[in-house]
Amino acid sequence: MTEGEKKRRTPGRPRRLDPGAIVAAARRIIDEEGVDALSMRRVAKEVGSTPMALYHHVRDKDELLLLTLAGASNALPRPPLPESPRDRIITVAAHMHALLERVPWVLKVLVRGDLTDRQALWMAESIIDSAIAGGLGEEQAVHAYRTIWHFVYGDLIFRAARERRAADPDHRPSFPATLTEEDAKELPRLTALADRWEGMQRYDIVEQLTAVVDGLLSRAHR
Amino acid sequence: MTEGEKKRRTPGRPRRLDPGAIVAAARRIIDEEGVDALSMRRVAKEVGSTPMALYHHVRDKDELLLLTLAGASNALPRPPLPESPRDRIITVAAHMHALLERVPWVLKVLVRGDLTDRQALWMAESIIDSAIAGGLGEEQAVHAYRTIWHFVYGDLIFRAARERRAADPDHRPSFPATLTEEDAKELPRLTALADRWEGMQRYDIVEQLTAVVDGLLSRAHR
DNA sequence: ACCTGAACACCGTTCAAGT
DNA sequence: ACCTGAACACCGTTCAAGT
Repeated sequence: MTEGEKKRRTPGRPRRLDPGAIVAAARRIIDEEGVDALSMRRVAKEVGSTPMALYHHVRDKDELLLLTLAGASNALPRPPLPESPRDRIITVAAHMHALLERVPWVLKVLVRGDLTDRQALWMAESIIDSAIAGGLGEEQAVHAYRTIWHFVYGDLIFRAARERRAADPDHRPSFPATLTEEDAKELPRLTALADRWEGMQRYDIVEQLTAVVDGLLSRAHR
Repeated sequence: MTEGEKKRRTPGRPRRLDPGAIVAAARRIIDEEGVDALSMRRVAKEVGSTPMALYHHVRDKDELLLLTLAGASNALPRPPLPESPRDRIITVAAHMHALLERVPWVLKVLVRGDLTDRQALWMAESIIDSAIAGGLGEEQAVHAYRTIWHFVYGDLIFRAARERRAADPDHRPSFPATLTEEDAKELPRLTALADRWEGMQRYDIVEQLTAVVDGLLSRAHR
């Protein structure tokens, strides 16, 4: 327990509530019952305290969520990085995707803070560095990184939504069901694809990432 | 007022509440005060009724939101479509982006229902059709559409988040501020970019879309 | 069929007070 | 400095009853 020499604190009252315990409780609730189950009151009960005591350790609910996320970036071991810049970008992007797929509830939080957890920065570094090695300018490389990140994020959001929908027995019918006959003329492709539509929605993320990365790298000043 | 011959309804009580008025009220609230201000109670007050009366016309709050979205797809005139499949995809994707940028609050709702508003389907049709014309197989074309859509979605989410952050005076400091000296070795690129980082975050959506589309079309079996 | 009132089971957060 | 209790100002939704 030598995690940073406690700096002699005695003035004031001894702390009853451990910030670590608060975060741990929050993480447990989320893991077991989903983000929607997380409330300040619920966390307080879990740690045997009152809702308001928590506000002494975290600014608000958002900050608690952000703290809960920290460390999730280590859930998977870092993948070995290939030589070629192109493959390196694809590998890291796929890793980012795999990492976040395990904790889909962070997506809501992430949007407020970007992926700037200290443990996650190596991914941005690696992608940007590889993009430059692949021939992009600095600004282009940053834009490429953001494009990849936005795509990964969008993919994950819809992935999670699809799973939620699948779990929900009486979900609203969507697209193919709502096509009428008059639509057929205006929407021939969609009409033709209607019965195969559902099965076609899933793609291989690495395949799509590869296409995106190739497109981005094709902008290199050659 | 000949919008679909009222089908002689008399049995039961005459309706006091107009479904159209409910949706209109919801839209007004959202436009003026943001999605977060929308509540069933608030809408009820606006139309001079009780919260529970609303449940007679919409299944739940989600459905009300979805209804509010319908029609937003017509906010912008359809752009003229270029000849080349590639340019057609880019044009339509950019239109999709521009459309949704005006109503960022729909993003939350959209994830539950996909972009399947009747008025929005022509965009999917057009992109998929163009992708096939560009040489992709049917399934590839659908995947390309989804990839574009996920990217556009992710981009919009972060765009909205950045604006919210900019509006909030005391927002938490993120990435460049949190870099320490020891990070410099592990994260040389990010360190070097740190002071130019903020200014580099904005990209031209059409430029990035072009790269993505080119990447996707490069998968055509030639 | 359509609408109401009361109630259930919650929220996040502020504020004044206690130790 | 740290924690508590009560309160504020809300939520979405169910349920039983009214017209």
